[in-house]
Amino acid sequence: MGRAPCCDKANVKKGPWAPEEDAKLKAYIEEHGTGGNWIALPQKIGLKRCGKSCRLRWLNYLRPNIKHGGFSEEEDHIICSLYVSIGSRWSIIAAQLPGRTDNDIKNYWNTRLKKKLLGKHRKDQLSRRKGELLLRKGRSPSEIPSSIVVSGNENNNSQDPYWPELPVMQPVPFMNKDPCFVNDHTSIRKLLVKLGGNFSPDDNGNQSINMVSHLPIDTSINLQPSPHNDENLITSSMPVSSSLLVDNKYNILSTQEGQTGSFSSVFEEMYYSTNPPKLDGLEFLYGEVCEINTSGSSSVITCGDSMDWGEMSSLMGTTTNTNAINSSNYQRSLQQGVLQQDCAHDEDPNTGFI
DNA sequence: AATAAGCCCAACCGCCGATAA
DNA sequence: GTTATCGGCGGTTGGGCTTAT
Repeated sequence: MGRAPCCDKANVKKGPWAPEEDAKLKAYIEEHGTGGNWIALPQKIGLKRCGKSCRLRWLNYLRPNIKHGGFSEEEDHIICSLYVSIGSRWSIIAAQLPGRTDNDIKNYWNTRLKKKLLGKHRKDQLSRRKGELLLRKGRSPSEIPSSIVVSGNENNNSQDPYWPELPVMQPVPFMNKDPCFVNDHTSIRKLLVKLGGNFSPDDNGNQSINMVSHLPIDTSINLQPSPHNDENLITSSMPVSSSLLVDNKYNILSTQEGQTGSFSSVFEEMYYSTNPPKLDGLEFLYGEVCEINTSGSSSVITCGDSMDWGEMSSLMGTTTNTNAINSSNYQRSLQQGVLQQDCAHDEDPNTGFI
């Protein structure tokens, strides 16, 4: 049996909200709260709207202290950092940015941040590869146009001073098809080294990742497994108590002596030496197949399409793990950890909102 | 000035897990 | 144990706005 609709689709208004509708909804919620029932709310107010639509409108637009647009550099930084570590968990990311909604962040990422990084990356990468290939073809550096940047020693990346110490971060578990680092601790390590992390073997000889970031947020996440989910959670290789990658001791605005460069350049740079996860639209990170044909006096560079996640996974040797974590459950627990904490600190007991 | 193309973002859609009946 | 309902989430869409031609 299909799920019943939450409202009578024929009798609900869709599309942009009128100022009167906003006023009604806002006034009611501010006075009475949601009553814990979004579906019944529009009827109480006399709005011909779906309850879900009311909820969305309130959460994304009407509730107090919402910020729109004007993302700062540090917010960019936080978004990218979290995206790298947890993927498109917009609600979790939004929870770390007061006044921002998941929808806003999602839109910002999809329309601006991603393109910002993508555009710059493509330009630089093309130059970089062209220069490298010219060198491989036996050209001397002096023959290569100065506009072409040839990357330096990629191994010389042990500590990027822009990224200070990083919080204790447990290895991201294997997650089949999940846009996180998949069963590839080398990738994780490379990335986190780029980010300025360091590694130390634990008692079992496994490498744990000590990663302290400078995010100005408090997310000492306790990943205690839900009693409903623990059979699906990692029990052996994945300690359940962990902080994510953030620590409120560190302020994103703080810079250490000698730190240079913008975040975006660092963020980009870290991909050059990392086997990346699928980063929704950042497939370029997998690299492009470029070839230079030097026939006669002209050189032609052709670039193939980026690899997709499946291709990348196979190349990375990703295999099905019998102890595979149910990624959904793991991430949900992660999310719950964040939200529980947030709620404990900030939730309005009447509305349930921060 | 007119049109096309691209961008941005509010809102919708459908799925999922939790929970009440 | 099953089904219905709800809240919440991420992905997608469509229309208005801006920029380029």
